[in-house]
Amino acid sequence: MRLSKLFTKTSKTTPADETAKNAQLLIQAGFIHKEMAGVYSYLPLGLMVIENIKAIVREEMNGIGGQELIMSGLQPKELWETTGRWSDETVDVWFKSKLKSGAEVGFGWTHEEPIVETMKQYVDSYKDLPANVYQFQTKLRNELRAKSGIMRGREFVMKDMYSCSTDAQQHEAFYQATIAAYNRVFERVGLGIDTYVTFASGGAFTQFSHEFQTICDAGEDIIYINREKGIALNEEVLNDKTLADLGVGRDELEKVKSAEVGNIFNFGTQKSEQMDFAFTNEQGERQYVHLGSYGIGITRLMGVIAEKFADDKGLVWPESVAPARVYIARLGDDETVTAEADKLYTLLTANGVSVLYDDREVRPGQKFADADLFGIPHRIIISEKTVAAGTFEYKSRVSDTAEAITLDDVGKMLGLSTSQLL
RNA sequence: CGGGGAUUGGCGCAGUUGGUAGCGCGCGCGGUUUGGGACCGCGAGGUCGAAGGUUCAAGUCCUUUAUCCCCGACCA
Repeated sequence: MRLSKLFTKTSKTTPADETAKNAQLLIQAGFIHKEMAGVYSYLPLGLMVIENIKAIVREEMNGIGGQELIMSGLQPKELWETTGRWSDETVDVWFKSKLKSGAEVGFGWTHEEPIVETMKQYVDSYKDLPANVYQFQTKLRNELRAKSGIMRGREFVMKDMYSCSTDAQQHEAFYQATIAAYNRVFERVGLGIDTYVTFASGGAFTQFSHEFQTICDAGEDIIYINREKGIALNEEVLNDKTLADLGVGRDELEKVKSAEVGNIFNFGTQKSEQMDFAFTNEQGERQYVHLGSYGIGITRLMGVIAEKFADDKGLVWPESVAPARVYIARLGDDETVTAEADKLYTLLTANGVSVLYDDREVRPGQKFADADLFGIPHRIIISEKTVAAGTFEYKSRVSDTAEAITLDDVGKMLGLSTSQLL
């Protein structure tokens, strides 16, 4: 993308009505736009990050047999009454409205009931199971208080997956596969080392549920971790019995602030029974489906990544989710320089490398400052000096020093073959 | 929902004891510049979140209200 064509602009100042680092930087860099408290729009650069995260999650979900769909945003009242969750006393985050006819509808804050209703129509036999579906959906929750920028909003993008299994064993296999897939997701977005599968209270069916917690000062959770053993537990299950079960002593645990980036649980057959979601087994008997629910907060994940890696100059994106892998800045408007910069931009783009090309008629200092603020991993400068030397000037976002490199070096760095550079 | 703070051009801010608004950035035009957010000149842009009140006079005082931020509570 050519920056001269991008409608968003960066700002020299951070917005006064945000204190969360993620929101300050994302707004300053033009990645997001605040509509109201807890509600943000995603502008081109921000959307690219979202889409990159989604692509990784999608790959991993497909890899364990997830099938993607998109559920509706509007949900009928009657559906939620079958499980007793329409009431505002039971669920206090509902946004509700009415159709012209007077029928009441809710805006989806989760899709558990609707997905069961949908799956009921297609699952009749044990031969139809397991069936695992997921979606990327904007959830609407009327939170009493939004906070922490995009980390806790009233409107946010979530990947939610639901598993339908014949029995506890089939369910458990998928549950474990999901834990592994989630670990790969967090590894790939750069948070692997600081993200822990965390034991949390499990409800009626299992001793524990599992949260995926990323160590983050801006998070709103407190967890207890043991880095060596890779064990983490939520405050709510921190008791002698749990500690004994997990084989870890209380004095071996470190208390840290964290952000919940994922959460998975086992519903057993409770919801299936409430909603009469059943199949016929091999013996011709009717049985209730075992359900599981698995979420990853996509926009929260983006916020956590922004928070964790940012430095005093701005955002710092891991290459896997950055809006572009390479930032090319041309200095000055010399014809040869422009031609060389255009050439590199075209070459990289043609080979599938995402590039933010700063072809604006602004001074060098502004280009450097914006490159840092945007947080693009690789910065390549093309100027009269570099053209004369037949090299490019390269600097990593996380490095303080620049170096002269050749086109071959650029190719190697980006994983391009020699033939691709011709 | 309880407590605290805030609201003044697009953004960030200043406005002393009430006397009818100012700075920086940004923006437009002209010129000089061009390797870490350049400089000079000219110019456009607000009636001070909203409503009501006190006063000869309100951005400054009073009341109500809306919105935003923070702490807490809440978060299947």
